Amino acid sequence: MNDLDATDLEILKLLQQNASLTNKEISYKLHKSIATVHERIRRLKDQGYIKRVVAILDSKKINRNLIAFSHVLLNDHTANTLNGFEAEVAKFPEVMECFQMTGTFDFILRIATSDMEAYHHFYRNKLATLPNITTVQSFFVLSETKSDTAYPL
Amino acid sequence: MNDLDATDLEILKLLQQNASLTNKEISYKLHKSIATVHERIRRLKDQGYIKRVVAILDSKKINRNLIAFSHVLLNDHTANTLNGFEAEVAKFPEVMECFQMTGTFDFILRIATSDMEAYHHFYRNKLATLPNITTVQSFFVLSETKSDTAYPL
DNA sequence: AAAAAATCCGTAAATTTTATGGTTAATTGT
DNA sequence: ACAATTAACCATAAAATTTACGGATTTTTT
Repeated sequence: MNDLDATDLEILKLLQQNASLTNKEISYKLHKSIATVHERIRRLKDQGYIKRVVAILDSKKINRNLIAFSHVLLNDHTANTLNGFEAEVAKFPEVMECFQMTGTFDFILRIATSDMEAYHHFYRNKLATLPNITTVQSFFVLSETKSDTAYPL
Repeated sequence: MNDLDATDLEILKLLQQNASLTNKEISYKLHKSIATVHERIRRLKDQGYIKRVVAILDSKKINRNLIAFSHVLLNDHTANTLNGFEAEVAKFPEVMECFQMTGTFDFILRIATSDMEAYHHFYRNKLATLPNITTVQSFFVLSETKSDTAYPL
């Protein structure tokens, strides 16, 4: 699992923060040649360390101001119920993330909508129509103190 | 706020999923010229719609297997206490996200560590040493059903 | 309807990515 | 210890992409 050396880790740290860096810029920071950096990054992608490269948007500028975390409890925990819920909820574009959890509820959803009205519509007309839901408890983001996609390395 | 036309939205949708697409590839999908696509993307970055471009890593491959969501309640809600907590918690690399929330607790943290032992160490030696914390309740991710950084557009 | 602004595109220059071959350093087997 | 093999690194050149520029077309404004 860990055949990453210090150079690989530095590259991953940099690309987690800014994947628009050129190989030239990285090579300068790491005191390696462009060719070496290029080969390292190719390997990190091939071996699956880098899953993908994405653009992160400003949620306020695109009018997705309301972020909710919802805790979902299901009626039962048969494979059918769990799989059915996961499959259906993943189809909703408002649901950015879905995690099955330990503890007193079953799933955490991260839901992005434009405002409370849109959230309400999503909740009543989409989420609450799914079968086997016992309760949904939602918490809303007031402000974003830290928002990082980078894992500590 | 919304001076985005259909072409801009299509570009943002594509780049949210895969920012490694070349202008050429995008121009083909959108039936526009390379120059047009390039100019659009430059504007979307300049105007702040695209905050940044990042590499998303495979958390399992880099041994950050344990993701926790922690609900934090503080002793009081004076500006000093809130600002102090936010400033300190943001310094921990284990804390990938921190949101101030509505409802019965104050903050949600997303915490990434290698395993339960590392989480425990973070909790006892870092998080719990911060002043003004009343309670921390943590929930752990069993499995990741959907994990998307893309906002619906 | 004319003027102004915005959108779009082709082309060329600058830069970056990618491929190649060879050198040096590290690892392995005996 | 030492030859053989492998891995890491790098310079260079070719291919591809990004970026800058000028002009044409369309849309909007007055």
